[in-house]
Amino acid sequence: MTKMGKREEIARAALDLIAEHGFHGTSMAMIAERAKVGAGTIYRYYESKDALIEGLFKEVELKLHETLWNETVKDQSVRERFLHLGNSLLRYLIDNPIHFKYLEQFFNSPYGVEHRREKIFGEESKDNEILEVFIDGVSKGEMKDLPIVILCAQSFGPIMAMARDHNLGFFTLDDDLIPQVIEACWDAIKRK
Amino acid sequence: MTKMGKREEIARAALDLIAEHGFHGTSMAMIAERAKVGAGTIYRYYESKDALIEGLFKEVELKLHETLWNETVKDQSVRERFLHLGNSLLRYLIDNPIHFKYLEQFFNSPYGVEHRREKIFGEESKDNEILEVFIDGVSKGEMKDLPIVILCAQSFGPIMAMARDHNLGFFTLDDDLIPQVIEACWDAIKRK
Amino acid sequence: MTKMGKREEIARAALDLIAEHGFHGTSMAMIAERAKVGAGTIYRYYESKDALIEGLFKEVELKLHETLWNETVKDQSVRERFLHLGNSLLRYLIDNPIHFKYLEQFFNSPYGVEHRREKIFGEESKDNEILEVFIDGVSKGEMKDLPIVILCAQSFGPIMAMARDHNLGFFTLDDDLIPQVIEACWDAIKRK
Amino acid sequence: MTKMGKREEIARAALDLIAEHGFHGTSMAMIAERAKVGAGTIYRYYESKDALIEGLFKEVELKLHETLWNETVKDQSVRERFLHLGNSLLRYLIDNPIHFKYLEQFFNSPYGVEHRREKIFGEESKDNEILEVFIDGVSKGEMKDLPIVILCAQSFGPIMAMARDHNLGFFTLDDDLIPQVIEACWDAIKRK
DNA sequence: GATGAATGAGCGTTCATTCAT
DNA sequence: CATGAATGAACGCTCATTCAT
Repeated sequence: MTKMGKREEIARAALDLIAEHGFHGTSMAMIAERAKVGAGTIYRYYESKDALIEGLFKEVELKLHETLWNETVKDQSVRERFLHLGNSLLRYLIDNPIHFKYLEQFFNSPYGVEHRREKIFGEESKDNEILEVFIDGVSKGEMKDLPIVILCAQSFGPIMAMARDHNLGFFTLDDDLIPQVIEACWDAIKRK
Repeated sequence: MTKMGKREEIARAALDLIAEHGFHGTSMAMIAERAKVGAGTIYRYYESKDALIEGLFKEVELKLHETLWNETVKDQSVRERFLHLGNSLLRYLIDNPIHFKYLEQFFNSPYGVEHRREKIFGEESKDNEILEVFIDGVSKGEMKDLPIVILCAQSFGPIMAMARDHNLGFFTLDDDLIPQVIEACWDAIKRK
Repeated sequence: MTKMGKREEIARAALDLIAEHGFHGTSMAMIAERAKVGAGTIYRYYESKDALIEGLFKEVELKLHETLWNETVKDQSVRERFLHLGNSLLRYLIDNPIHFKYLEQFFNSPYGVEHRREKIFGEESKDNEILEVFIDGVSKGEMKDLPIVILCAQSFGPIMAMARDHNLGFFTLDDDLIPQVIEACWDAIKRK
Repeated sequence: MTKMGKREEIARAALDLIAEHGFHGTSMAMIAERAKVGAGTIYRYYESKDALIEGLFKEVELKLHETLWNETVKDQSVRERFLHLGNSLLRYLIDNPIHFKYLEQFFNSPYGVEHRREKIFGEESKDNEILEVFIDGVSKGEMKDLPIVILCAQSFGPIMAMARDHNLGFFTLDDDLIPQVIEACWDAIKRK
């Protein structure tokens, strides 16, 4: 068993439980018990349940970020870079169903909406490597001439939808299908 | 002010509040207050909060169903039928943001997951007019040779995503953009 | 089916339901439904749930009274009269389990306590035929020289206890046993 | 004022209130207020209202058990042992009126009925010292040849009835009367 | 720092009673 | 007379948060 600090124990326990039971189905007491800490201890590391939820998101987001970043091949064509990105993302989501469930919960809540609003309208753009692909794609005329945000929805919408349905067992995405569905995402946004 | 029965008052109040605050953020007391009825009155019309949630879904689903059905043009090509469907759906979702928010909440909850599971694995297929387009599309070789459920995710995933972002004000889908984005959905699933 | 007035329908429905579910387990709505009347109708005949409970007791008490009175043989010895009384009472309680259950509920509630208090300390003694046996028994020296109320407890206590246990199926009182157990009650109070 | 833990405060408050108002007349809020604890605190010690009711019974039963056991004289005659038992029980019930009221409520409820059913039909017989007297009494021919359960009803029925009436103030059982009424109980079940 | 007992506002739900029809 | 829809106070219970140890 890996040695962990209390903060990590709490984060892992919360992530697992929230993925399984949702935000509202997971009480602080459940988290404390699973993390084998006292109920009050959680509040040393997270100011409130809300802060915990937001903190967990940041951790998951960071991990996802690293995955996508590492696997993105910077010098290839827009198409190649998009396909890499899509494949990596979809694989990550079905290989890490707990993170996926968490992200789903998060984006489908007031927390997530606010987060995205800031991402879109705020100055900082940490997702450079993702946005860059779309900016490049549009400016080089390889993607449809639509607002970036729409192109994101067109390509990440189905990826999230498919990851969800795969995780629910509605179908199975295997090594054959994954490239095909990502190719379809590309078809949706590429200039004809 | 339109004259309404108590049931309609309750349904509207619940729909509005749930759209705004989610299932867990909406208490029966809030609904009663908004609908200007006693707390107990809700239980004359809906057996429980769960029954209310499912009942509201049925009402919204029915309304959506009628909208799509009415506008579907049965004798046209697969492509035309798909575009009609997509356009109607997207327009409905952005014209009825409360219904859309409700559907989003519903599908992102155990209720919705179970509902979809039954739709997919169950015998009955009430959504004929929708499924038929995909079945036709695949069998006539006009859509990609992928499982129907994947094709649905590929086309409805982005529609939901875009409706959400439009309603959140992240961008604005107007009469120019709507046909373009639906065309993009078609590009994702059409056989090349 | 016997033709009944609404009052009788309500009384019978309430009696059955209370015997089965207790005072607190029986709602006015249940009674109304069983009696096939509107909920408000009950209040034409009984001022409140409390009044209904007390009214039902009076009806049951009256019926029991008639049974005991009819079968009591006035001119026999104290012992004969007591045995008649005990046998009749025990038989009534096991032949009319619903009435028995109702009486049990009633006496084990604030209503019943107040009722008994009035019976004991009040002027009126409607139960003459019962009390008389004890008064006679004591004055003629055929019963132990104990307060009447104690003699009642000594003889009715076990009768109620046995009727209860018989109705619960803990044992079965048949034509053989009944005279024996009533004889035992007599043994408890008779002068040796 | 005696220093008490919260659990004891809650138990005492609940016992007092239930004795006075019955199970249904006593709300968790009333118990919390009387015990001077928060409403939620009760649930640290008792899982639910039902568990509280059963837990209190176990505590009362245990105390009663110890009292009866301690005073039972093992090597004496059946008659002596029965009289000891009856006297001890009756004295306990009138010395601890709250416990008595609680027991009465308990046995006159589904909890109590189920409890007795298990006692009677179940294998385990924890009440050895009581049952043994009756088993001995019957096998040695000193008690009437009736089912044990009936003999129990014959002797405990009047004891409960008299304790109740004493506690209600209908008469007063003093040191003179108690042995007499217990002797009367013995008369009811002894072989002539 | 770490604990977990204690809190109490708030939850979903019930039901005796009222009153417009 | 009879109805049953409407009420709202009260119920048992939960849980995010606090704080004495």
